[in-house]
Amino acid sequence: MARAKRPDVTPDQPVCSIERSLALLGDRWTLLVVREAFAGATRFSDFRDALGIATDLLTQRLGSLVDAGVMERRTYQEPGRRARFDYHLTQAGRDLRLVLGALQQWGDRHRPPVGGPSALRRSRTTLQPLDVAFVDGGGAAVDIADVEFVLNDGGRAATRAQKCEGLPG
Amino acid sequence: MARAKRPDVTPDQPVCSIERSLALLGDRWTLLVVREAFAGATRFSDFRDALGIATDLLTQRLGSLVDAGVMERRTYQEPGRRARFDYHLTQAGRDLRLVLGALQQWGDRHRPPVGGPSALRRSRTTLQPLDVAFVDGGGAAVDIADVEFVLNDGGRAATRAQKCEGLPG
DNA sequence: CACATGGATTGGATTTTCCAAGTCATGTAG
DNA sequence: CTACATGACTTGGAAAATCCAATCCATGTG
Repeated sequence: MARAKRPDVTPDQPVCSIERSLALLGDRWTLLVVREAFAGATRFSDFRDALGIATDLLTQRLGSLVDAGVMERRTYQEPGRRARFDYHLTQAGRDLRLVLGALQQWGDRHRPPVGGPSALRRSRTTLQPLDVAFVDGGGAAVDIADVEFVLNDGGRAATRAQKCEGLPG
Repeated sequence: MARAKRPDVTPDQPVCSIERSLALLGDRWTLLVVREAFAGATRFSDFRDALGIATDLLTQRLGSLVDAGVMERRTYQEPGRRARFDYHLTQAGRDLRLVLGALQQWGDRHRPPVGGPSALRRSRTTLQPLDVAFVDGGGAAVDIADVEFVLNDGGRAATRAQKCEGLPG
């Protein structure tokens, strides 16, 4: 009865989507790099200066984000300068807004800063403040306590996949 | 012009809610421990066996989750057994469903598994499949491209807080 | 009293992160 | 043409986190 392997060493992809996401995003820096990209950072030095991340790690993190299709590396050239690279979010990267939004909302509610939420999410067009929530097919929010996670494959999945299931809380 | 401090060593709390959340959740194991809790794990051995995590780390992660108010440690006693502890999600922990849901949805869409999504989110009462989305005050979903992050304090915040802002993508 | 059990704790090897210094190709200045 | 500046990395070694196996510890039962 061998124990389950740890997520980052599993030879084949983990079955659980949460694990696959965390294999890329679940460390101290990667989501902060993405956040900086949302805030407008594109160049190596933008990320380095904003985050204070070690440059070897930044090279590695940007590389893994590019490999994963979350960012893309483009060549740019300012007049009188040699060609350089900068980094831009792809659609996959832009979709991480939801993950960052969920983390931000959770932090605001459950790890409150000294002076109330320092930032909020809002609609560009209506300027209404926005929350992150579960929504049904019609785009209407549902109560979080009414949400459950279930398997999608009629029970075919290996025991490992069961780990995505259930919500007794 | 000193560099910004790195998040986990910053003496006072980071201004950004995303950073505060990641300071607790942004490692390889913590969110997987929370996922197991959603899947019904309560005892030390449940988490250890499901995740294959080293026991010293599990002790530490459960402890930091309890300290942060995400889980609570309860005493239980089976008949003819001595008293033991188990771990249950608090409301703060249950609210992490949104973060896990966002990660799962992103993984399903952008790091697709071999055979389609292995799990989905649905309503307990209507059984409709659910998405994670941004919603306005009336509980209606808004297009993710229409979302921007803004400061909430009239520009009073330190430069560091600017890092939560902006959404050029 | 010997032993089993769940829940940790400990010691040491391995891996990751941190930090400062160095490299490398291309620019401009003299 | 040589000297130097610049941005974007590499590299080397120290510090910290992680992994793993073995051990501990209190309280059950036989």
